Parts: sequence; C-alpha cells; structure tokens
Amino acid sequence: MEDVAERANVSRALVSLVINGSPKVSEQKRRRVLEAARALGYRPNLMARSLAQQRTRIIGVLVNDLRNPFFAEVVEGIETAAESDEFGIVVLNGRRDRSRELSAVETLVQLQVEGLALVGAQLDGGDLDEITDIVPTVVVASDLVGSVDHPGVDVIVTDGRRGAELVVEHLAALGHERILHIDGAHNASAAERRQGYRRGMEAAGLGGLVDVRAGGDDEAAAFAVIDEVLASPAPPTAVFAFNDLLAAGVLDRLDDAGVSVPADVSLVGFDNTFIAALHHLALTTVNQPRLTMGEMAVAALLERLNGRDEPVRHTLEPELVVRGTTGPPPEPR
Amino acid sequence: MEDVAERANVSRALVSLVINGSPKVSEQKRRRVLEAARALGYRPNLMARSLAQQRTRIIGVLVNDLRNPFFAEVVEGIETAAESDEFGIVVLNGRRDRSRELSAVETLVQLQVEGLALVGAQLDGGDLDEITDIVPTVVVASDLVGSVDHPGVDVIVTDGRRGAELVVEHLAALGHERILHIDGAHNASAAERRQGYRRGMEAAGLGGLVDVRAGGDDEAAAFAVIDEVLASPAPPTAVFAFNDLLAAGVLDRLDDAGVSVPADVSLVGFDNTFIAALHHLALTTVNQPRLTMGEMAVAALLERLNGRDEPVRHTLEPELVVRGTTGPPPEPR
DNA sequence: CCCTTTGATTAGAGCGCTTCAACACTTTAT
DNA sequence: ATAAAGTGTTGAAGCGCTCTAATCAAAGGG
Repeated sequence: MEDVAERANVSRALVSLVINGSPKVSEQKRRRVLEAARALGYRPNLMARSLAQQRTRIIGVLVNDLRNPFFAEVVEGIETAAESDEFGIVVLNGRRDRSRELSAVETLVQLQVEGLALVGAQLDGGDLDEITDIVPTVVVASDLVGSVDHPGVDVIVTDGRRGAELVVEHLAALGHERILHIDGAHNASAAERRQGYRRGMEAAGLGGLVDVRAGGDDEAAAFAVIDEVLASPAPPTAVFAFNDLLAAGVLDRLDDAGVSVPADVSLVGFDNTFIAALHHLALTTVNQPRLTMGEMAVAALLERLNGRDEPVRHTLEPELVVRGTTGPPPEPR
Repeated sequence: MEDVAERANVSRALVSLVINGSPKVSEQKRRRVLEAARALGYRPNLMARSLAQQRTRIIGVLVNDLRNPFFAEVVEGIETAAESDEFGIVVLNGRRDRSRELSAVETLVQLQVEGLALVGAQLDGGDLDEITDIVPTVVVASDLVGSVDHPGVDVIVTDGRRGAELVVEHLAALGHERILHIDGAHNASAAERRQGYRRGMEAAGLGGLVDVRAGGDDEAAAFAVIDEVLASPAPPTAVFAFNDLLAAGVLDRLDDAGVSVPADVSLVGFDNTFIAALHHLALTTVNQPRLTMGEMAVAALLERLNGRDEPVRHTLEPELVVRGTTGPPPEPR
C-alpha cells in the first residue's frame, strides 16, 4: 500500500479511500491510484483491513455433514443471502463429530465472524452459552436439545414433529399399523421427529405399536436395524426413516433381503433431497424448504446485528411428498 | 490481552508466549496467565495474530459445486489432511459459475491463504497466471484447459482419458456399437473424457459411430439430449454420461420414455459417488479415489511451501466399477 | 482584500497480536 | 568475590490497514 501511495504520489490514506470507493476523491487522483495499484498488482490484505475496521463482514457457517446434500443446499441458501448483503461466509465441516463442532465454533469465533450459523449442529444450549454473547447465533435445520429457548439463539427449523405426523397419517391412511421409525440417534433433529412419530401413532390409535430403533444419519446405519427387524415374528409393514440417506440404506437392505417396496413394505424418508426424486428410488419423503431456511438464517443474523435483542424462532411448514415407495400394506395371509 | 496481562500481573508479551505454548515460561506464571485468560473469557484474535505473524495457516479451497457429493468428498479429504498438518481450510463455493470462481479466488488471495486448492474449477491457466506467484496453487479433479503445464500449478487428477477408454472398452466388449457420450460441456474435465471416449471408440473400430452431445453437470442437463436421441432413427444402445449425476438424469428420462436399462440401453456414469452404489440405481461407473486426491492436494501445497519449485502432476488410475446398468445390447429385430 | 465555507488530502494514532533485543535475575565456573 | 552463562520476563517496534482530526487549497461572500 505504501508502494502504491508512493507511485501515485499520494498518501497512504488516499489509497485507502480510493480502494474503498469513497466519493470524496478527485477523479484525477483516483485514476492515478488505481493505475498504480494495477501496475504493482496490489491486493488489499483482508486481515489487516478487518483488524483496523473492527469488522469482518464474515458469517461463520458450521455444517454437520457436507456430504449430505440437504445440508449443502441449506449452505447454498445461506451463501446466496449473505452475498446479497455483502457478507462473505466461511464454512467449516463438523463431520458428524460433536467435539469437532465445538472446536470449529471456537475457530470461527476467533476468526471474529459477525454471525454464526449452525446448520444441523449437534451442540446444545450449554455449549453455546459462552458464545452467544460474543456473536449472534442462529441454529438452522436442527434444534437445541430440549427446545429450550435460549435468549441468545435464533432458530430456523422445519417443524419436524409435524412432518413426522404427516408421515404417520399418510401411512395409517393407507392401512399400515406396524410402522417402524428408524431415528437419527444423537442427531439434533432426531428427538423432534421421534416425538412427532409417537404422537402420530397415538392419534391414529396405534399407540401400542410404537417402535423406534436407533439409526443414524447415513445409509450404513440402517443395515443392522433392517436385518434385526426382518427376523422378528411380526416385521413392520412400513418404515419411516430419519432422513433420505438413511431411507436409501433401508431400501438397499430390503432389496438384498428380497423384500419389495412398496408391495411388502412401505418406506418414507425426510428432507426431499434430490436423491429422493430419482425415479428409480421415487422415495416418499417430507420436504424442507432448504434455500428459504438458509435465507432466513442470514436475515435473523442481520436483525441481531441491527440490534434485535429477543430470540426469534421460525418454524416452517413441512410438506409430504408422496412418491412411489408407499402403498397399502400387503394382505395378511 | 491487555486485561489478561494486567490481571495476571505480567506483560502482554508473556501472555502471548503462554497462549502459544512457549516452553520458556515458568510454570507459575503460565498458570496465572491461563487462569486470568479463563476468568476473562479471553479469545485470541486470529486476524491480529495472522497479521503479526505474517502467516495464516489457512488453505483456501474453491469448489465447483458443493451439491455434487463427489466434490464434497474431495473437500473432506483436503480437510482431513490439512487438519493433521495444523492447517485450517476456508471453503468457497463457485456454484458452477466461472465468474464467481474468479472472485472467490480473489477473496481467498486477499484472505492471505497460504495455499489454494481448486476443486473441479473451470478456471484456466490464464486466470491463474497472476495468482500463482503469490500463492501455491493446486488444481484437483479437473485439469487446466489444454493440459498446458503451468509452472506455478500442481495438478492432481484421475486419468479421465483412461477412465473413458475403460468405459468404451467395457461397452464394446459387451457388443455395443452405437455408444453415445453426453459430455460435461464447459466442465473442466469434460475435454479429457471426450478424448478418451473418441480414442476408445476408434480403438474398438467404432470410429465412425462417435457421437458426442452437449450435457452439463447435473441431472437436468440430460433430459433434452435423451429426448432428442430417442427420436432418432438409430438410437444408441449405450450411453456414457459425464458423471453420476448426469447419469441419474439419463436414467430418469429413459424411465419416463419406457426404455429399460440395461435391457434396451446400457448406461455408465463417472465418479462412483454413493448415488451410483444405491442398489436401485446400481450404476456402472468409474471410480476416482477422492479422499486420496484431497490428501495429495494438500501434500503438494505443503511441498511448495517447503520450497519445491517445479510443477508436479499426479495422475491417478481410474477404475471401472461394473454394476447393474450395463449389459449386452438388445438383439436387433 | 480578508474571512468563511467547502472540498480534497494527509499525518498519525490505533486495531490485537508477535517477536527481537535488551534486561534482570540466578546459577555455575573460575 | 567476579565473570560467564543461563532463565525468565519485558518494552517497544511493527504487521497492513482505517479513520479521525487537522491541514491545505480554492472558491464564494461581504
């Protein structure tokens, strides 16, 4: 910068003004500076600028699992929204490991991000206590454990309880009774969906048949459960999986076992990722408006930055997308 | 930091030494400082540190498309490797838009990243000219246009030419002759695969039947091509798609048209993403060792940082993964 | 012709940290 | 005792930028 100033015969301060597009610079000097900058290949140092300015215009994004297309799309929503507000984003990947999430958050805070978006994170309110009075935080696509309202955290979720209810209603309407739920284990939104499943079962008069088994969040987690369940005396006629990835795993395993879907067993996922839409899977699932979620997350952060003080919670409506993996249960023989 | 120093009755310099784990600090003061830091909730400012230290320990990653699981996994490979070398990564998403890629690279450079990994980027040598003598750069999973060796850029690729040849060999061996290639359009690795396809066709004595049509990099791009091709007098008996996503699109469209795979038409993808492995797709495809690619990318950058000066190019061997979407062509009637 | 106003430019302090050279002690060797 | 050699600690400069307040030049008003 020094060099640019010298070459253009102006002060460092003037260079700064030009670079930042200040209106109070004469056309002549502006030109001189820009040319000098180009000639020297000058590039402003973002670190130095942030330090001096005391702001970074960066939103930190912690994502639970980049390989899950669902999260990737939420992140794209965040990115789009951030961009239009002249913010950049830094994405860190928790890789389904809570301790990694914790250290990622720490890194982001130290990076001085101005807002923190936790996408599908497994952290709970306690983990965030310290963080939230340093930087505005929004939890997206997962909920704080126990749904406790934390004064410093905004929440953007699709109503997982309702979504799960929709699934059970749909299956029950088709005549299913033994409906199994393979859950998301420690996954942050797992509890909500479990709860919705239970309520749905009860509402349908199937309270006695509630069956929840521990799954996870990708295909592999489904295998053991399916093997176990198929071996039981009265296997389920329908399976509601925690998410599409898990459902895909279920589908594979059922296939291996020669069980046909939906003739023998109906199957429902969650998220409505592009995988579910593939004709060969044609997975019945629950849609979450992921781009919207990303955008709302950014909006929430900006409001905080503009002084809002009370927590906000946006619960979006899930939507059942019926495709080819659900149908009436087989006739009992 | 000032405050911590004061509370612990030491100088700022000492605090810095403690935070950075210097061995030349007495146990007593170290304890005092750490306690003061905890009590005050002190967090070092990474920006300030980087500025003072003149290094960031950050590797910038530009990825072509986060929604494509293939790229996401390469990024995970990079992340893992970076982590074990005590580097952090910052991921920016080009979202399939070259001008966005350009500005993302600019951002990363200004962020003072110590290395740049371009994953599946569409940029060419010219775009990088200016960049490479500022920061070590490695191109992963795509190649510079024209494969010109650029002295400042390392390249980690799977041999797309060979991969495509393998595909054609496989199909030809099954008896196919009219093999269509739907390419990746402007995608950076498209050219190589096209070339491999052509060579493969010629080697199989099918040079006259070469048929390449413009595709893209996701499902949607396939639709128009399939419609067009099915309407032609002599439709292909096999389709080789640029990647798995595109292949999934082809599969969907063939399905719509009532064409069955592989009985009527064989189909091959590329990348071996988890999608291809789903039993209901069971897509024959070409594997790329994505985690390894990510790791090699980081290794290349570190070597550069340690003074290597000549460019390096690692070409990994692709591997044909035969699944259920390929078989002999239908009997001509 | 001097004073005020306006607009363009600049000096310099400061952002939060690291690091080097200097300093004050202690210990050991002589 | 005194010099030499370590330990541990600190003052202060500097990283590349921004921004406030001060300065300077030109223009307008009386």
